Amino acid sequence: MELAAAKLKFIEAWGKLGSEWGINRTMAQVHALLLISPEALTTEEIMEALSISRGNANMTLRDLIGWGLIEKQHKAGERKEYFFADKDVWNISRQVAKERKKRELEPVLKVLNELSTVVGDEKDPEFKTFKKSVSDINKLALNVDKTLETMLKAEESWFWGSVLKVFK
Amino acid sequence: MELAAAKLKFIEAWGKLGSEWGINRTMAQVHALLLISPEALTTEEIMEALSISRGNANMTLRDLIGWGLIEKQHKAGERKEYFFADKDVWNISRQVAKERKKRELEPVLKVLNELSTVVGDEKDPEFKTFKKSVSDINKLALNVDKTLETMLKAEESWFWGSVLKVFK
DNA sequence: ATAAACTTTCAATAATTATTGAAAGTTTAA
DNA sequence: TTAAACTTTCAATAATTATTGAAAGTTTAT
Repeated sequence: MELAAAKLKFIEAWGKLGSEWGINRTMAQVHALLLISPEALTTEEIMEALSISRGNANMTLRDLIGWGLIEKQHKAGERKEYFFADKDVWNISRQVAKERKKRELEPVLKVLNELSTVVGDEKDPEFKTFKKSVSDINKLALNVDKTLETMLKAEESWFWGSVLKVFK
Repeated sequence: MELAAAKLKFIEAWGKLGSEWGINRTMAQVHALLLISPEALTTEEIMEALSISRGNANMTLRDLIGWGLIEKQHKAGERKEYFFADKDVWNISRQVAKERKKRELEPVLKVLNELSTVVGDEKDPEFKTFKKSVSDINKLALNVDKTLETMLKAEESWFWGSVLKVFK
C-alpha cells in the first residue's frame, strides 16, 4: 500500500472508531491527521487535508486542546498558529481516560450515590430489585473509578503486556 | 428520595451515559428499565413506561437481544412476549465487552494490520512518523484485545477489587 | 378457513448533531 | 493609526440519526 492511501485509510478508520465511541468524527480525524504528521500543521493545512471549513477546523482544534490531545505551537517570526499532537500512545490513553472519567464517570457516580438514598418497603420486590441493581452498578463504577485513578497516577507505562495479569 | 422518582432518575442517567458512549439513548433506557424490574415486561408496558412507540420498542428490544443483554420469556397460556434483563453486572460487562470487541475493535485491528504493510522511504519523516504511530496503536489495540479475550474467558468475576492490581 | 392477538417492517417525519461561511474580533508590524 | 494577517463566533443550513405509526405479516384458537 502507498503512503498516501494508507494515511487516508488511517484517518477514516480513526474517525469511524471515534464516532462509534461518542467522539465527533471530525475531531477524531483531525487527531489522526496530526498523529501521523511529523510536523505541526496550520489550520489552513488541516482544512485542506480534510476538506473541512475554517469554522469547523477552529472548533475541532479547540476541542482537541480541551481534551489535552494536541497543543498550539508558534514558529519564530510567524503569525500563524501550528498544531501538534502528542504521539505517545500511553499519554493519549491516560488523557482520554482522565477526561471521560471527569466528564462522564464522576457525574454518574454522583447520581448513583443519590439513588442509594432511596427509601421504601424492604419487602417490595420493586424496591429490592432497584436497590440491588443500583448498588451493584455503584460497586462496579467505584472500582472502575479507582482503577482509572491508579492508572492516571502511574507516571510511566507498565501497561504493555502487564494488563494481562488482571484476570490470571 | 421516593422509589418512583429514583427509577426515573436512574433511567435518565443510564440513557445519558449510553448516548455519551455511542449507544442509542432509548436502548440504554429500555435496558435500565428492565434492569430495575423484578418481573419480565411486555412491549406494551415498556412503551407505556418510557412513552415510546411500538416500532421503536420493537426495534430497541431486538437490538438489546442482539447485544445479549435481555431475553424473551413466554408465560404459559399467554401469547404475549415478555422481556427480561440479566441483572448480573459482571455478565453485562462481559457481554458489552464481547460485542464491542467484535463490532469495533476487530475491524480496527484488521485495518491496522493492512496499514502496517505500507511501503515507502525509510528516510522520509512522513513515512517514519506514520509507521511509528500505526505500530504503537497496533500494539495497544492488540493488548486491549488480548485483555478482553482473557476477561471473556473468565467464568466468574475476580473483578471486584482485583482490577486495582494492574498498575501496582 | 377466519379472525383475533400479537409482532415486524419501513417510508415518512422529527429530533439531534455537525458544518459552513461570512462577519466580527484580535494581534502585529510599519 | 491603520491595514494586513490571522482567529473566533454563531446563525443558518446540512447531514445524520432516531422515532413514529399504520400497514403488512405471523401465529394461534376455534
